[in-house]
Amino acid sequence: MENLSIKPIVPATSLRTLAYEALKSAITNMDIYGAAGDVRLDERGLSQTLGVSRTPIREALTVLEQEGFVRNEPRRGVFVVKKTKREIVGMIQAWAALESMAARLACANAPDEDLACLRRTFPEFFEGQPFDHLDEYSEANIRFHQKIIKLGGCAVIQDLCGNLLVHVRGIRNTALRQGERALESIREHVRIIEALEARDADLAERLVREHGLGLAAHVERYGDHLD
Amino acid sequence: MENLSIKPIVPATSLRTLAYEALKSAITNMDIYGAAGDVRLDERGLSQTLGVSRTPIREALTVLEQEGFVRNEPRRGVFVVKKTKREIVGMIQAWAALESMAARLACANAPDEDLACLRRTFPEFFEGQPFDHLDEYSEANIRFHQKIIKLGGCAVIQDLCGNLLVHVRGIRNTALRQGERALESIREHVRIIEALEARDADLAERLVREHGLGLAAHVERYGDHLD
DNA sequence: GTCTGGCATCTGGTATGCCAGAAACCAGGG
DNA sequence: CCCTGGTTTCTGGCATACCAGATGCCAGAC
Repeated sequence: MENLSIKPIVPATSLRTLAYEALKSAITNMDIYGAAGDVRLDERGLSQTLGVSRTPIREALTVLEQEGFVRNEPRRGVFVVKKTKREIVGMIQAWAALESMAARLACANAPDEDLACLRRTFPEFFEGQPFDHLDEYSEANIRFHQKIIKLGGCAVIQDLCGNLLVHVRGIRNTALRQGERALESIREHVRIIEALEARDADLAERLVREHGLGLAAHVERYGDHLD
Repeated sequence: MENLSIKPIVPATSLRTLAYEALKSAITNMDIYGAAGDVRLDERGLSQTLGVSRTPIREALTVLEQEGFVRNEPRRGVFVVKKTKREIVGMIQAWAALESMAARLACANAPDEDLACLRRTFPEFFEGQPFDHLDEYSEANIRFHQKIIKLGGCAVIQDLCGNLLVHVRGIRNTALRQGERALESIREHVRIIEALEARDADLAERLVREHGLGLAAHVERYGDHLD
């Protein structure tokens, strides 16, 4: 009986979840700022396209509205939210706050081996010249920040940052391509890793915060295309 | 025509919103930890009690699930979430992160008059002996923190903290009643106000963070009744 | 040509019905 | 008495029908 290796069967993801994922990926992948007017999502149209009834669509849209991806005008329709520069900056600031706290908590609580493996996990940061494959680096960049947040060990912070990340992901990538930010960014990452390894909570927190706020300031200066 | 003073009419709050508010207040006001087993919310029962159909109830429950107040087990029912000590501590840590960032931003951006009015808005903090009316003080306490968050001027941080606050409100009140926390708390508030007035961003941030993390540590030590 | 008011139509909000999965219950065998 | 299998009942997931508000169009007045 023991070696039958029965695993719990999948609860067959609900249509609502499927609709949510489909819509979310559609929204995050589209170029919101390319379209001139507002982008409206038609419930009946979506229901027909996805082949399900309006009910799960509506529930998915409710969640997306909660998360700030769409806005619902009663009797008018639901529209994809175009985030303003100010909102993006605010998200990055909130993110900086949470990630710097995660860095502090990591210094206090993360096990030694987890801190030690940072350096091994991101060898790119110590090799210089990532410009030949900026896309890869951009991915490593995001993984790095998620790793720090995870090391903090606080599930609430991880959740909140997860939501913020989806909103800001695109921005972060484009910001990297402007000026010398990529090089600066890497240097800052290295210093953050060193601070974590030394378990210097104050320093790690400060570096992470300044790194995040630097991005916020950058968007504040050069992000006028968002409005 | 100009002096008719026509104001936009109210869009007659949707049933979904009404159901949401009813359920949320019911959940936050109930004593979750008194009940032994899980508390289940029956869709049909709620629908009959509130006098609306199941649809708005379901949509309200979806939002509440997003916000972490209820948990939905497919085909089983939706249950009121009992937060563990660990989760509460995590929320307070996240809150501390966000509020300390708000304090920093307030030092940088808030207008002088807003910072100056802090001292006037919370005279209780400068008078000592608030123990005769601990409930009032507890309210002032919460208003104080919300004020700081508002002074930060970051809408994202305000939103996130708003959600966290509802979850933690009860805890904060009971924590005040344990030991000498109220007196300490007031002293810390005064120092925070002074730092803000001096626009000392580093100090204000640190004080707010330590104030919040102090509460987290307190719950960590004495919050075993939550599990 | 422009403006206005009514009408056709579309869209989201709500109510309801049906179905499958889950729990509770019950009867029969050991 | 316990265990087991089936059956009943209940619950939530989904589909659909209907209603009211919003929009757009068009005819008629000027």
